Amino acid sequence: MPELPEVETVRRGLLPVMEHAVIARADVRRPDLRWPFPDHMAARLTGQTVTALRRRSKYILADLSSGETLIIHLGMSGRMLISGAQVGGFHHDHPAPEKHDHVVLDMANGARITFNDARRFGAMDLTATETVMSHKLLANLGPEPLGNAFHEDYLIGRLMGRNTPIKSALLDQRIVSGLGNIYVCEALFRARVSPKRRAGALSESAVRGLVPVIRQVLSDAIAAGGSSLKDYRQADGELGYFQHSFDVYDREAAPCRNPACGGRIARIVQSGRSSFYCPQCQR
DNA sequence: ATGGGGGCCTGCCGGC
DNA sequence: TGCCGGCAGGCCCCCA
Repeated sequence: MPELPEVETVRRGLLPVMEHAVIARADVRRPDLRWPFPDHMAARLTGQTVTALRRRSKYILADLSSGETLIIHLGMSGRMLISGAQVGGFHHDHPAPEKHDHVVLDMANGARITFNDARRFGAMDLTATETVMSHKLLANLGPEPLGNAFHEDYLIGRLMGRNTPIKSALLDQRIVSGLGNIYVCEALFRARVSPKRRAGALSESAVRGLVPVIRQVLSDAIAAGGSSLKDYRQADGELGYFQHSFDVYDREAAPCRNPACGGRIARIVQSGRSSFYCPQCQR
């Protein structure tokens, strides 16, 4: 499910068919995802030019010529599919709508963008571009982990005095926005920090070590997504789902990838979520 | 303020 | 083959 790197990869995949393109027709096939769609969403999208396609945390933001921004969240199972565009030298026709195809955007350039979301934890809303960052869904997000505002002293300050496990703290989108369960597990493994450690009890140097590791984990995943993008688009037009290889995530009982270790990956549950880690390496 | 838990949905997988 | 419980990478909301 999409965390920051997957959302960024979806955004990059949408750019060639969506940015600076005109929405000729919007088909809203059900009244809601996680929440009701905004009033008259189809009409407010129809005829608009997408002037920019941005990302904030796990949200994709499509700025429209009307002065509104379409906020898109993929939730757990949201996917974007592109059809009907010149993709990788092949022309794809529009497939028949499938189950859970909830919103279909037909672009004037011939591309069709389909939002499919089985679990419907995703969301869409429309709001004024000028105040989009104050939108309820975006207002309380912490800094982008790949941006300048996320740095060692910032994280030290935010973790200070916190009794919650570091795993939970890094999942807290108000502290840093864009990480999900997978990349928190991966970052803690690379930093050799146990997910059970209390956030406020980490040494300053441990927190300092976390920052570049988080950046690297996300950068690596974005790079992997980018390299798989071309193949996926050629295959079936689906964006955002790639098989990354993880060091710890979903590797319970498998050998630790640290060659000097010899331990096995463990799974524990923290606030209802699985944490995967190496009890030997991560302290 | 902080930390923890419930709930939203559907699909899939493993066990019987 | 079918049924059932458990689980899933997110996030809001409520409670103590």
